[in-house]
Amino acid sequence: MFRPLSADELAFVSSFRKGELHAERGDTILMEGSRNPHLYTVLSGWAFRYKLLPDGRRQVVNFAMPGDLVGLQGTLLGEMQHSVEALSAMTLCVFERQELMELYRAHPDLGYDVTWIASREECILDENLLAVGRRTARERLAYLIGAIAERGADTGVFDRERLEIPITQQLLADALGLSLVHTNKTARRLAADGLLRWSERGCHILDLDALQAIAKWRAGPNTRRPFI
Amino acid sequence: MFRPLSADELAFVSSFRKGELHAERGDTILMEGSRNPHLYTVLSGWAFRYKLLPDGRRQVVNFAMPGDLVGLQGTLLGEMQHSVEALSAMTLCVFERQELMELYRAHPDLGYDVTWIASREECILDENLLAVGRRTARERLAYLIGAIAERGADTGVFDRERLEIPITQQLLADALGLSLVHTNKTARRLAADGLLRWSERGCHILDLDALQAIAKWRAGPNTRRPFI
DNA sequence: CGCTTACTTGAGTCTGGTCAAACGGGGTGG
DNA sequence: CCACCCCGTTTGACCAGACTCAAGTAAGCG
Repeated sequence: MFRPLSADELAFVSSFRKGELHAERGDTILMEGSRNPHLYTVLSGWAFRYKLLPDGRRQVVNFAMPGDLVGLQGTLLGEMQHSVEALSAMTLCVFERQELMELYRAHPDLGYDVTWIASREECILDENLLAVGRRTARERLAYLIGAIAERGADTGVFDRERLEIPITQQLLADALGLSLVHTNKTARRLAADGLLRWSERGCHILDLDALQAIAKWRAGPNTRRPFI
Repeated sequence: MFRPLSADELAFVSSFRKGELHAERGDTILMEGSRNPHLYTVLSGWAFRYKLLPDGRRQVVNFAMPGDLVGLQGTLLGEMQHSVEALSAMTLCVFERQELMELYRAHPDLGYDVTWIASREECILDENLLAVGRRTARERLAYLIGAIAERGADTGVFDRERLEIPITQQLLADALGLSLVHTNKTARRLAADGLLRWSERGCHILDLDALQAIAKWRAGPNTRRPFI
């Protein structure tokens, strides 16, 4: 699914990487307001990106899965404008901020790929904004669960055959701009309709197509994507 | 305010550009689902980016002002996932899609700048998502008007001394995930509090600081930005 | 002068929020 | 081994912010 790298590119990326970071569920990888000198690529596991209001209201802005870059904004714009927290055990590939420019110079194609990844993130954010701004609670939940499942299955975080998503309802609520209570009631209703089930480990999807139909959302074409 | 280009870069960008596009208020510059072979930089005027649900619900996702790229997603991902419409008379600089890769190869620094711009857009989207998901109607309106004013003043679209923003309440509503009626009532209340005034041409800001305080939002540091 | 576009306002409704309490499983320390 | 606690889920009652419907105003324009 990922674009294959040339030997040359591979060698450069290898020299570029500064090590691996392992994180556990709940670990904060990046903190809003900090100036972390690193940039990461997710290798395995997943995380969520969020912002806080001074009084504690939280908005989950997106999720990060294998192939996604974490901390690019901080690298380019200075200070982090959001935080990132692991949702599972995960491994990340660590790069140095300063060397990003080096990558652009040495391998323009890889630079292009970085932009590609940023652009895709932007596209997902647009979609999230549409959901939070204009969909009903039921549609939102169907959308988010459907979209997470799709991305997770593509990147190998979840098993496509047996879609089980370990996530709390609080997190779904914060990603959808809903209250926990209302999220629960809505989720319960989707379960009653036979579209999903809640187990101890999270949400088990029974009918992905029906969810996406409710959300009026289709996954984009699954084109080959770059990986750095 | 923009990063100065070297003579070399300037020459390349000049050869890269394919002409200028002039648009009038209301013109559609890009259409969701289309495959436009062009990429644009806004030179003057402003526009908005939006997405539609099949039943017509509309979400304005962001605004585009001088220095912003329009159509980058389409260039990298294929088909446009959103539409763009002019909010004023505007001029755009036209580039060919295919040549973007050429730019990366010939001038890595400019490639880096493209990523920088995409990253900033992402940052604004995060902020919008936070607003739509977690702020009250009053906070949202204060945020959006404050943020538009800030960006508009920075890029010379509006006069910083006499902040007058020609925008309809319907558009504000669609950007904030609110109904037109509720937006109007909220706007009216802000006006009653002496923070702004509605004239025939749009919204006239009287107290930008107070608006930003209500929104619990501060404009980021106004760093030098790239321009392509 | 009629048409259109945008803004206003009021009345009534409803989706989704808040508050409060209880449940259930897993871990842990006595 | 059990009591307790913590975390996440669940439910009910009540409230309110925001939506819909409807109608009216005001300005700009052909």
